[in-house]
Amino acid sequence: MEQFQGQNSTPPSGSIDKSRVLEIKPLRCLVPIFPSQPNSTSFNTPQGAAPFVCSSPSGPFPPGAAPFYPFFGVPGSQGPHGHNPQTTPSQTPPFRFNTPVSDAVPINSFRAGDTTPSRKVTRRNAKSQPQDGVAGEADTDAEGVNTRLRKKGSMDPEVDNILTSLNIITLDPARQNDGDKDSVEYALLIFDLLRRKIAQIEDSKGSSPGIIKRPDLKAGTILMTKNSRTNATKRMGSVPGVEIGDIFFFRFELCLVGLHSPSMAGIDYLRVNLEEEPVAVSIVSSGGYEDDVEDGNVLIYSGQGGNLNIDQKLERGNLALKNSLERGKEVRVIRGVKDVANPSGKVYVYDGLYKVEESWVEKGKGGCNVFKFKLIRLRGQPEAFTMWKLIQQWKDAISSRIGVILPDLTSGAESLPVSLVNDVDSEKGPEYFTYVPTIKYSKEANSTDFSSGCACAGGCLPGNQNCDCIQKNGGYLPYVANGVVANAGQLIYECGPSCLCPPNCKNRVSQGGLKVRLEVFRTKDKGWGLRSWDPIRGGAYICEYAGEAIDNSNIEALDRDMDDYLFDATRSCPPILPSDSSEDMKMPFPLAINAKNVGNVARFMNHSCSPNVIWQPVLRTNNKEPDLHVVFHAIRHIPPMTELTYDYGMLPPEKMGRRKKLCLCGSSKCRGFFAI
DNA sequence: GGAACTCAGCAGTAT
DNA sequence: ACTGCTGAGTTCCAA
Repeated sequence: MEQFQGQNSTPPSGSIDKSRVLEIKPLRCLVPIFPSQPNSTSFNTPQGAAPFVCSSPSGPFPPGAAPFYPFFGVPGSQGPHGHNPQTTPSQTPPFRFNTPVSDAVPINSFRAGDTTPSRKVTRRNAKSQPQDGVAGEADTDAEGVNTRLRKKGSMDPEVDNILTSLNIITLDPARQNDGDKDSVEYALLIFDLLRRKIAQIEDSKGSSPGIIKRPDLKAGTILMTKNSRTNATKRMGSVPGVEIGDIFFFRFELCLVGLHSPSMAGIDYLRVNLEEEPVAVSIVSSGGYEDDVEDGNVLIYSGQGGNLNIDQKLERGNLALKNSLERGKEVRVIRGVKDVANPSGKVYVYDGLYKVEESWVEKGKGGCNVFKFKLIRLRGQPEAFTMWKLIQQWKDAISSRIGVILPDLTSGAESLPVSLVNDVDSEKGPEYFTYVPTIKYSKEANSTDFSSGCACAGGCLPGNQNCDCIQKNGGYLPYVANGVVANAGQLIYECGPSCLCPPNCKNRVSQGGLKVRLEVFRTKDKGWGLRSWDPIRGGAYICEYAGEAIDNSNIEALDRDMDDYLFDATRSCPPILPSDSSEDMKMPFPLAINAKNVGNVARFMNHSCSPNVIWQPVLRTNNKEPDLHVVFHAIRHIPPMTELTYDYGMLPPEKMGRRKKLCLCGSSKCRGFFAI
């Protein structure tokens, strides 16, 4: 399938992808300067006479030189709609590049049903060709029937068991059609839990070459048939319960929360009534952002359909976007950006509402017509995509981050730096402590796990039932792709020093150090807190709780100063799913960690009654010493710069006593206090 | 190590 | 019936 991927972009002001632009317009050109500003000297040559100036097509432009179509607007009289709201007469470029008029074609002349051969015909022709064959079509039909049958249930007993254990709720019809924060959170949570469990089962069946597993599609289909979706009524404008800046890792997630319905197509549209043609409601731009110097409030979007050899047509999504332009309707924009943690994957950022400002037609790589739409972000919306660009600048040069106290408070102890930032008050930093990346056992704990470990020399493979470590985890590898934990809140048996598998074994996720770029920052009212510059997948490993392991029985005797930095693993916290009735987490031996004097980033994570992080115990196979760790995983996808919080939990009433603290989390589900 | 290629996949729309 | 800015796996190529 030949798409026009990557052609949508924020118009760059620095570099530009030459291969994509050269055939449309010269990349750099000599723009004559007219003496519009007699005193202007900045672009003069040493000799004083500067008949020409070198300028990138996207600027910046010296005084008197003009940006040129198509990068900054269709020349007024050539525009499809006769006027350009952004270009008033006084702003009209004083000079227009001598563009062949034929390039600025009125978009209406591309209406479907014109002279160009229809794609439908083309496809039928292709089907009738020998290589596709009649037998192939019959197989497809049979497969199609199977697919429809499969929709009735998962057709996999193990997946059915999961469905039972997850106790998926079919949302009431009102919330299926019009959601809220809770229904959106629920739909996303249940999708990801189901997806991860299906992935775990599929992985355990081993891989057969050529067969591509799509746990995302399986989970999505199940939830669609069970009506565990929300905002199913298509609408224009914002979607209840979905906030600007929310992130997604699968297209199906956009569908389940009503942000963007099609599972693949980039343009979603809606026919308000039968008399009117449809208008666009949302678009997904999967362009990536190589040339990101621009402010991020502009998007040049390529239309759908067509390919290297076939013109795009003004129908479906393309027509809807043109209608949105003409009627001044707002369009939701979801931007796809490369996932730093998984370069082959994408993160989708909901970037709020835009308006289509203009449209035109360009020749694509193969010389065929491609529609282009310029969208401008509505003002007054919270930052989203622009924040991502800002963070990239911080990564390139930490000095550009305002309020940095220390570029790396770990002094190199972690694989990634952790910056210390205060842009709120004059506090110079937290009390002194020694940074260690992992837990320190000072004396023998009552470890009961002295097994010798697995013998998987090439790394533990999901499906290998002879692997001791997989057996300890109930026959499954506890992690799925991207180091995401399959089950939240259970004891994980990781490979350890006694195992023969290499350090990159898939069952050593918590041993690879930090994977996301973290920042300790000054909160407004809770002292110091922790957040990430990178997006975090639901279930992804964040960090462990480092500090000095202490005997749980001595906790009550500890100095009260320790309280703020104490992790007591006997605390219980509510399950992620309200419907989850599984028993309390099993700890191999009692454990508490004191991070007052010695610790890592985890000591800065605050409590919340609506947390986005959960802890779980990890026992590494080690026949010499206790090797129990407390690690943190994301409960759901966490956008950059969102404070990371976990539920400190509760103690039995008789133990709460002095270890009860007033809660400041501000969540609607706040219990009022928590245990320390 | 990453870009290019390959292919099964499914919801929604149009017919 | 038909479409598409998927997503994961494989292959290939430039270092």
